[in-house]
Amino acid sequence: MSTNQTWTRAIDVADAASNETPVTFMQTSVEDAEVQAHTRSVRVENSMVSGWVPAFRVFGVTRESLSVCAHVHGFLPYLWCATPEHAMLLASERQLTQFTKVLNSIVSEKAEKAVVRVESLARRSVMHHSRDASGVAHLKITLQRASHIAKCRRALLCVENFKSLGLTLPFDLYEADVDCTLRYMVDTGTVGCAWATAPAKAYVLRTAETRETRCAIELDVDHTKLIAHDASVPPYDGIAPLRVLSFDIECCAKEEHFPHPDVDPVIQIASVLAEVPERHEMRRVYTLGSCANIPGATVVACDTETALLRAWSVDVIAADPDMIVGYNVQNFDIDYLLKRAANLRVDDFALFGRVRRKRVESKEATFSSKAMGTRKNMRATVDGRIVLDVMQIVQTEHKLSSYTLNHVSERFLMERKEDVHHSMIAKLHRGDRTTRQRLAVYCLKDALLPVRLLRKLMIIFNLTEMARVTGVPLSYLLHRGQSIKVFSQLLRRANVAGMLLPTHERSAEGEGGDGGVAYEGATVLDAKAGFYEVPIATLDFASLYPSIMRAHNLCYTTLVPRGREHEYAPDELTVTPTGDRFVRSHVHRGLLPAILDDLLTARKRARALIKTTEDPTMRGVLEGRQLALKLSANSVYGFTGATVGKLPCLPISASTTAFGREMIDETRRFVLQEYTVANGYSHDADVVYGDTDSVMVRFGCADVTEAMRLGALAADRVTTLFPKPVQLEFEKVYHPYLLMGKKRYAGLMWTCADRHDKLDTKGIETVRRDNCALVRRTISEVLRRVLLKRDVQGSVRYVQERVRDLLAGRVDISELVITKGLTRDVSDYATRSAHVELAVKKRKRDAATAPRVGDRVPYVILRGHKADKTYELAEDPNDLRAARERMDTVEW
DNA sequence: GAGCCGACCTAT
DNA sequence: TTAGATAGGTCGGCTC
Repeated sequence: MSTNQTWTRAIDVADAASNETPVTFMQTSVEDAEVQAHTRSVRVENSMVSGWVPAFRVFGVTRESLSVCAHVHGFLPYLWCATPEHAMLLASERQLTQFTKVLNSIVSEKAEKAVVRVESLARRSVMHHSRDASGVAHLKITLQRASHIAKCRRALLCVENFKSLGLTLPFDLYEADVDCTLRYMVDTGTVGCAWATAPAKAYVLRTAETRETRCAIELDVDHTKLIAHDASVPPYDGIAPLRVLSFDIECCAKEEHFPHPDVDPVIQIASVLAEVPERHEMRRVYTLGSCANIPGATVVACDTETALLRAWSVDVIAADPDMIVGYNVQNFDIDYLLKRAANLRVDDFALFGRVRRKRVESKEATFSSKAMGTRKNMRATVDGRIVLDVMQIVQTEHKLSSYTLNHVSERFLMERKEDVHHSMIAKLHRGDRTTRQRLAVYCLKDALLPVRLLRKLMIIFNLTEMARVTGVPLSYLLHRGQSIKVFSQLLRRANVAGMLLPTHERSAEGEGGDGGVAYEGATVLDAKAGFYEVPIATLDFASLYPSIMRAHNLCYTTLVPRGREHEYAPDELTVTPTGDRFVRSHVHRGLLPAILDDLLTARKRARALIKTTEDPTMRGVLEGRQLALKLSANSVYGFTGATVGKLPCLPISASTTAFGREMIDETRRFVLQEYTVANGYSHDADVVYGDTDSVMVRFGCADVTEAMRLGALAADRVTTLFPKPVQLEFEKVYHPYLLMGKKRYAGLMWTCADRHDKLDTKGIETVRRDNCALVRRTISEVLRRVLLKRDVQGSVRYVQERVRDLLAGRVDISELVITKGLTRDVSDYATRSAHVELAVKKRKRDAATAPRVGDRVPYVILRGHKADKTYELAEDPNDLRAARERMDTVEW
């Protein structure tokens, strides 16, 4: 049904000259910007002196796949503050005016008037329970520009500034750390990737003379007029037809060197223009020098590199993609093209964004979190288009031992790249039109694979639904962490209820500084290690932490500060195992439990809907949604425990884990006490292991069916011991079960008694990325022989054989490659280790190809002398050729 | 060689 | 300016 099966995107709009019809589009990005004001169309509050006004550019796509840019006007940034002394401050209008004047003088520069207004409004903080639901006076300070927020924030924190008003205590700040884009979205009730409508007559279309972007439809609209649609129900729960341009470049480097943009030319670029969710694709390849035809692709042969770069850029503009994708495009391709174009003075090259006069830029950005480690990346800003690097998505979503396109394609698509070795590129380029064709086919394949991955991994559905569920713009999902998503949901919920989020001031030397443990986590039951030949039933609490928070109403808004408990009757409070107190639901239902209720009921609804949905696109959307809902629910607990986050609240997180510890203990106790010979069962049950939310029970019976029956009954009985919505579920049986120790086991998994599902392995070498393939495969085969074939002797023989192979040099190098993550800058390591030493060596050889922070470093250990340290013997298997004979086959 | 600790990665 | 949590196994380097 696509209307755009041509390379050039449609820009002709029937009603282009008027605003008689509403414009409805799915928003893909929201950017704060300065736009040219057209006084006839825009009512600008406190109208600025110049013709440029702050606004939001909302980019999107219509159902007909037309691109849209809405310049949304009139929304002003703000923050809140309050002070213990504010009663005095607010006593009179006069004092408020004076306060405004003082603040303005600090925040404003030159002739501008930064503080637009200060209002005193009744609000309450989300922190701690309060009987007074209506709140007390807080000051809402509205500012002219987003850049004023930080200045204003600093000004308010300095008491000196307000001495003349008689103030002696600093202000408490609220929502001073909310990004202006998120602020706009929250206040206008719009979520990421939502549909929006500019109603007829409520907007002004830009004309050829006033256009700032290359979108098919460009309009100005006031923020109060643009309608935000609910993305969770029809007809605005679908996905617009997006244009995705995937590309890959080839460079011609001096032999055996990594290409450098100062000297090495770009010789080919391949573009694949795909329509998503449709399956239609168009292919173009740009070559330096002639190139033989390629079936199914358009070949654009260029005489010079300048012409090549220009042709590609012009075609991107014509295609007008909503997304630019590729594999490692952020760190390599885009940056390389920009540098190359700058060196060659192809001035118009960088103008392939949607905003006409703005150039595409690439800057370094670092991201670090405990979960992901540190990562340094280049990041390109292409105004109005989303840059989506499939490599980065795969890195955050999947734990793999290698993230090369080859490896990832094989893993997910069962498809390999066209194999052209690096050293061949220059030769093929310098050959003739046929060899260049061979190279072009290779290049095209590398542009096509990211599109295939995008589809296979349902990346667009998943991102779209995550943006909708959590309310953040799509770009946040690509460049920011987990906590912004919870923060967005909390902010929305709080504001609707007339509550404010305190701005968390992080202390310079905070408690629990990095590395330290701030609070106690889950219980891991001692493992009764052994090989179990009778079925082991696994009972799991469903969504344990979300359930606990809902069951006990744990929230910022329900927490009773120490010393204030006497204000409550005993039946109004829950005292948690950590001694913290929270009011019960009947006093006030917390925001976090309410968010969790909604997420989990919405997930049930989405899952039910999948079953009745035929349309594959809508199924994809729903799958993405149920996944987003589940992930969101699970990250709420982590948000409250994130001591370096936006709003940590350890009483909540510590109470949650403490309840969890009690529950796993109580479950264990119940099973041991109830399932006994004395109570009429055939055996005394035993709990052989358990971790956080699960217990592994040996009921003693030899039969899988019987273990399942007992497991299901036991789960139901245990469930009755706990408040709703806590639920213990019987999930599976392991038979047989090999328990090595805590967090290390393997077993044949049965979810129905007819046949086993699979061999499930946890924590053992086979599932760890820091072992070489030989170790993983050998142990994997041992587990298969022991658990599946029940052949212990055979597995011993197998291991002996593999050892003999190794000693005899019959094991391929590829099986001996170890990979480890480079988790920090090489200078920050306290001890020496193989992968770090190798990273240092490689940097000395060629900085461009050396591993960077966040990369995985593959290495093998070479044969050495007794005195050699192992870590000094690491070598990159790719650099090995000459050193192959020296490899120490024993060292693995 | 014992024992401690840093580093990595995984379980939940 | 930015960052979900803690528990815990294994390995190798380092110190004595």
